Amino acid sequence: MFNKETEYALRGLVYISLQNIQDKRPGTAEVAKEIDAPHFYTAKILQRLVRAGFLESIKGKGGGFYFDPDKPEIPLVRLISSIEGDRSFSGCGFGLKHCSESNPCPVHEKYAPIREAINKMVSEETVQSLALKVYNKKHTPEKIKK
Amino acid sequence: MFNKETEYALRGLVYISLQNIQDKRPGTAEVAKEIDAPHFYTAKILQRLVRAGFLESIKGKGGGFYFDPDKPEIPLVRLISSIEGDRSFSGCGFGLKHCSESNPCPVHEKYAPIREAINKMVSEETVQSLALKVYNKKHTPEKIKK
DNA sequence: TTATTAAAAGACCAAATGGTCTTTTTGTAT
DNA sequence: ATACAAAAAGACCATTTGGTCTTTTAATAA
Repeated sequence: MFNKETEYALRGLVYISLQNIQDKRPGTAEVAKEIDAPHFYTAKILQRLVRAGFLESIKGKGGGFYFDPDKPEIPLVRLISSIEGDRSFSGCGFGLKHCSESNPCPVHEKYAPIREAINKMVSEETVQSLALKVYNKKHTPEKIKK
Repeated sequence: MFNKETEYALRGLVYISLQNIQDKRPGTAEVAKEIDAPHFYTAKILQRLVRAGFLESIKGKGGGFYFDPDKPEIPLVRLISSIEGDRSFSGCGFGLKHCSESNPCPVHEKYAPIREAINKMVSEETVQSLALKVYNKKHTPEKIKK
C-alpha cells in the first residue's frame, strides 16, 4: 500500500512512541531490529523525520529518539503525506482521464466512499494513538480481553 | 494509488474496449494520445498485455488492438495483479510487524472493511464493464441523464 | 510482388526508490 | 579533560520503475 520508506517511518515512530510511554528512548539499532528494517536505512529515515520536526533526538551516551510531549500528536495523514505526497489520498483512485467530481470516470462513484473511509482513518489515527493501542493490548490481562 | 504502468494499462484497455464497441481497432499512437500517456511506453505496455493474453493485436495496414469476444471479461483485479502483484489487495494496509487476523495490528480492524470494499470493487468491475459505462454515458441524451 | 503500414522485440537511458557505509559532530558519563 | 557512545551528514551503490528509440517482423492493400 505504501512505499518502504513510509512503512518503516510509520512502524518506527509507533515503536518509539511505545517505548516513550515506558520512559525509554530507543536508538537506531534497536528500532531497526524491532521493526524488522535495515539498520542504516532506518537511521537515515529517522534523521529525516527529526529534521522534519516530527521527532526529537539526543546524541551521545544514553541518547536516542523521543517525542516532544508538548507537540501535538501526529496524524498518520501528516506523516504519510510528508513522505510520499498525497497521491494515496487525493485524485481519482483509478486515474482515468479527465476524472473529477463534475465529470466522474466510471469507477468514481464506487471509489469515492472508499477513499473517504481511508481519509477519515488516517486523519483520526495518530502515531501516538496507535502506540497506545499496542500498549493497552500488551498490558491487558488475558481474562479481560474481549 | 497504482503505479504508472498499471494506470496506463487500465486506461488503455478501457479505451480499446470502448473503440471495439464501435467496431474500431485503435493502434498504439491513437491509444497513447487518447489516454494521455507516452507513445512508446504505451506501445510497450500493450505488447506485454498481448503476450500475457489479455488482448489481441493485428499487424500491418489496418492493424491495431482488440479484445477477443470469446474470452471472458477481464476483472480489474486480474489486470492489476498481473502487473504489480497483489500487494494492493492483500496483507495489512499499514504493514505493521507480525500483523495477521489472529494477531492484528492496531489499524487492522479499521482497515479490514476498507480493503474488503476495494477487493469487491476490483473483482466485480471489468475492463469491459467500465468501457460500457463510458459508452452509455456518452450516448445518453442530456435530458435523460439523472 | 512490392510498398507501405503497424505491431514486436529489444537495446538503451533516466529518475526514483531502497539501501550501505564511512566520517563527523555532539552529547554524556567518568 | 577525556573516552566513549550515539546521532548527523553525506558519499556511494543497487534495484526498480518509467521512458525512448531503432530495428525487425508480419500483414495488407495496391
